[in-house]
Amino acid sequence: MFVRLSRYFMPVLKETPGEAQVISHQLMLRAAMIRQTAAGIYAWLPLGKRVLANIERIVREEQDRAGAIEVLMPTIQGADLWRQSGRYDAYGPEMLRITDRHDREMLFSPTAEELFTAIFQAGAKSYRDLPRNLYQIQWKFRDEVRPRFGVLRGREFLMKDAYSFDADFAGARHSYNRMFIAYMRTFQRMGLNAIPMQADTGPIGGDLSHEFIVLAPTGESDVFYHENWLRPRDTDGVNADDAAALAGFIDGLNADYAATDEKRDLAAETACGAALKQSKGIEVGQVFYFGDKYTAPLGVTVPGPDGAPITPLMGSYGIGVSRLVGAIIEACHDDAGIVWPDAVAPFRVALINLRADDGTCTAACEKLYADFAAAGVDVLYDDRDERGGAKFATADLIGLPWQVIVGPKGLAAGVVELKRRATGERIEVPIAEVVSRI
RNA sequence: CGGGGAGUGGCGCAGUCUGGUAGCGCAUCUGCUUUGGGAGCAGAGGGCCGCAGGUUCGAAUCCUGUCUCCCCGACCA
Repeated sequence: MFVRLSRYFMPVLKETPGEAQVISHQLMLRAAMIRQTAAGIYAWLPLGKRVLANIERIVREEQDRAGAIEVLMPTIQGADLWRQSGRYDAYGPEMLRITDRHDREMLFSPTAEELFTAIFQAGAKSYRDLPRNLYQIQWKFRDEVRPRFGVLRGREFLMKDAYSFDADFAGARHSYNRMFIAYMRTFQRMGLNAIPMQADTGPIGGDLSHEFIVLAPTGESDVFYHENWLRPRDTDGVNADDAAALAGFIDGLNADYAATDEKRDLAAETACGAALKQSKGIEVGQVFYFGDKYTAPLGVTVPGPDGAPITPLMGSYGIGVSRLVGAIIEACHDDAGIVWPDAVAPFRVALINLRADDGTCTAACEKLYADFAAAGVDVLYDDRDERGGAKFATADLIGLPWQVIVGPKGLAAGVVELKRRATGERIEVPIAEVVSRI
């Protein structure tokens, strides 16, 4: 996408609003990514929307690659299904309940096990329809008592939720492992080192679960892990279709201790010795196995090969898509602003015209702008009539990976300046080479 | 939900104790000068002080109620 800042909608803030405490929240407000409309509820402005879309895209590609199938469920659901599973009462005031004009009880979905299970039941005719994994990327609502930290803990949030259905435990375990490796790849592509940790299963229930945790001082969870986790893991060579190989790989990963405080294992920590690390972390994903917790009460069965009914065994797999925006900023920023990883940046290049009133500068910028567009490089062209300092500050704040700086001094020598946001490194490059350098 | 804090131009704040008709910085608009890291000068616009009652000659300020937001804790993707 190619945008001129003078025609865009990007109301950045010079000062930090008092409502924001953590750095990602402050930067998202200042960089014009979001605006709060109520406690824990945010409007997404153009820049934030683009980052959200990039994260969504990566999540979707890795889900598809893992064999999951995308659907879209409604946000508003009837109460009946939730009564059958017993969760209508169990979920408590966190569930936002709504009554329609006919006094029917409705709710804004906080998660979707019931609906996915019911939809699967209606469509699955036999054991040949197993295994399947269905997912969606959809807004959820949980009426948190105390929303905080911006999108890290909002009430309305965008989540990828997947649900696997298998005929037996071995199959369910493989489905779980496929999501596990997909999550490793997903977070790596976003520039994050998310550590899978033994986790509590929480109100969803079940007996096998990992949380994927990004280390950050502002995280809400206390986490404990072997220092081996500090280096990223290579997942490229893993064949996710080979159940035994995949299980072996994941067992190898999990041989290094990592647990949230609810699941601490003091014996394992002692074994780590000096390699044991403790810090705070942000949960960006969680995978669960929970067997027939929903299929049994909802009466879901399919005929097996011998005609006898099989009750599918399920797992569910969440990724906090909107939370990831905040988590990435927590992990990727400096004093001047956000430092986007390439894969999620809202634009790849900030094209900075230092003298919008100078015909030579503007002509050179227009040429570069067109060249970037032709090359398919997302560029945000700062064509405003502002001084250089203001443009540099804005570009650093919004954190695009590259800045192309066009000024009269450089143009006189036939060069522009190329700055890498992450390192601050700046080099002079002949105008004709700029596009190919990026 | 327990405890604490705060609502005053778009943003950040002062004024509230000791009532007298609203101010500062930034931002915005106009003009001139400037132009490689958030420019300078001059001028201008913009606020029924969260809302509703009450006390008073007079309320941002005092009283009552109410809504909202933030922080700590408990709780959560």
